[in-house]
Amino acid sequence: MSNNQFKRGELYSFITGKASTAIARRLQKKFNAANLNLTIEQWSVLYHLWKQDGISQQELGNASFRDKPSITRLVDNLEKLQLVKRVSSESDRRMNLIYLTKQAQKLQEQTMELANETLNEALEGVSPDRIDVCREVLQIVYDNLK
Amino acid sequence: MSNNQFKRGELYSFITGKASTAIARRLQKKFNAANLNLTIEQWSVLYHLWKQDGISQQELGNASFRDKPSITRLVDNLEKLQLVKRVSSESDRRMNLIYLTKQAQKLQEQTMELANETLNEALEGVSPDRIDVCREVLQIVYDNLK
DNA sequence: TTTGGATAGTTGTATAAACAACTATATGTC
DNA sequence: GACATATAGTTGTTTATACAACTATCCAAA
Repeated sequence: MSNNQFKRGELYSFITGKASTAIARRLQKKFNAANLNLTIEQWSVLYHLWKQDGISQQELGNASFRDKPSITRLVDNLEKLQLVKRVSSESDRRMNLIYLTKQAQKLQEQTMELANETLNEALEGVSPDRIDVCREVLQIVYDNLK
Repeated sequence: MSNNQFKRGELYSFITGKASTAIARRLQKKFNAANLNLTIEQWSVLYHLWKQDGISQQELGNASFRDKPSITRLVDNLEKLQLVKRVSSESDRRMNLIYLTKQAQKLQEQTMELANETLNEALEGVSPDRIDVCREVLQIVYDNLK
């Protein structure tokens, strides 16, 4: 593949992730407007816990593509907000299992609705098959680099 | 557009920008391996100055999709690294015009090469027409939300 | 059973982004 | 010219990420 394949503007957009940044900002604004007092990063941790509650910080890090210190601090802040609880694992005392509080369980429906709303706004005017191509390309990019 | 259009995994990937994050991390590692002592964010500012030198912080912010405080601090750090210089505009004393140093001019070729290399690795196995579709979709997303 | 390596998590430090509040300068209107 | 308003940039605070160094626990091999 030749280096001449990319024009400058494309290169910059790909690397800085203009589109995904714009999506995240729009969703954050919706959270703020709804007085949710929740960052997108915190939401992305809850997102994985909604799929599977009581997983370790390590597993949360793998799922959300973050290193251990990032998870430590995100869980710190989520605990302060009383959205999760650290529970030391009985089978392996090195591990903390992270559990959602009732308050966090209540957030799922509302925030997922806002996330879907944001994606609908983002992808307005794009045909489903073009969305599919884009999604597949981004998945390949991720697989190529991880 | 229905809310059922997005399965959960897709939704999360779109919003968190897994692919562009992976690209940025890979490029950062290349910078580190080359002992460049430069962050991707700093590079993205230089990127715009290589296109047009001597623009204001405000213009840099518009170009790189950042707010004024972010640019203030990025320019602070780039000045410390002796890669740019703030020059107060004579026609409007509110403005700082940002100029590349000779040292920063020298970085252009090497870093753009590494950026192209990164994109080639990222997009390996993706046909040019699928890359085009993806790029167009991301542009539409950005335009829809900005 | 001891020891050495692997794994889970925390802490320190630097860089960066978002938001609000602030200073300084410019500009248009009376 | 004086004043209101807009614009350019800075500073403070909180949250998040990257990387290195650290502690605690587990486990396997001698």
